[in-house]
Amino acid sequence: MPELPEVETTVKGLRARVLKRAFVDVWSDWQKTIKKPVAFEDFKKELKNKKILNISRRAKNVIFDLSSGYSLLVHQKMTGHLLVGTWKFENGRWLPEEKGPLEDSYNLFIHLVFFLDDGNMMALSDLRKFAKVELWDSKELKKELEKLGPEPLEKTFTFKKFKEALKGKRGKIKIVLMNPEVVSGIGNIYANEALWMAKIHPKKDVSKIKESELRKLFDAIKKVLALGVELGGESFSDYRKPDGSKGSFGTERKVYKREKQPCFRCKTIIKRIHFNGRSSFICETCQQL
DNA sequence: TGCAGTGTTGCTTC
DNA sequence: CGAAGCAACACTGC
Repeated sequence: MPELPEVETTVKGLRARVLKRAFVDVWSDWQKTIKKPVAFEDFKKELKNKKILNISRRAKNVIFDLSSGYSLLVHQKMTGHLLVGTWKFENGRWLPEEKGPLEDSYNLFIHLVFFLDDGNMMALSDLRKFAKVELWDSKELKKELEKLGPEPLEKTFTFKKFKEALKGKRGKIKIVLMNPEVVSGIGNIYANEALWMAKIHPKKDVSKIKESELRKLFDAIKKVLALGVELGGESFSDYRKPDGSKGSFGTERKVYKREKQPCFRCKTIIKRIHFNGRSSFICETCQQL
């Protein structure tokens, strides 16, 4: 799914619905999603009757701390999203029991279902099946997550911290920004948006960016991610909130997926370029190399 | 029909 | 050895 704002939106929605609940059972028709422990029966056994004590986000990971001292980690990757509701299994797939946003076609790729002790279900819908689920010893997971870059929306993420994160990094700024070991949570949408906002070309070499531009980029990252969280993320594709509804960041998107449309600042036609295996969207007037 | 795709890792190549 | 490029994962929608 998704990037920091989408994962944060998911976590908020889950807190309201599944915090303090316990797992009753687990179902899956694509057990490859569960990487740890590999054996599905072991995974099931470890979860059964365990209560969800806390739900948090670190980078693009959703983390459920359980009463057993273990933590369930869900990384939704490209198309995964967690939903809460009730479904019935019919003709080989899960159909929502109620009318409403859960009926959205993107919500029907359910390959993993957690049954909860209040009768609700938490489901992982994942069209491309790239998502991963892992069960960790909570302390070990904490240690593992320290390898990731700083959280850009934390108060402790200062301009100084940002510069430290970039220190010694070489190459194109967009690739560096999207590296999870440099800064957490920035993916293709928000990297494009932040670079446009700061008027920096995505291919600009990190070493060639001036202090003043870096400052603008820092501000832009904070601003665009905070706005994304406020608006519940971006749902132009398959990302949905846990209730199945769409986020509304789309109304604020300035460059991503706006190829051939005019720049909101200067009317230059937005161009799509390709590198690092991804699309970048730029205004060649505002963002120069 | 063919290709792009909100992510990450790991292999290959230079 | 480091950096850059690319495939892999898997499948739908445009």
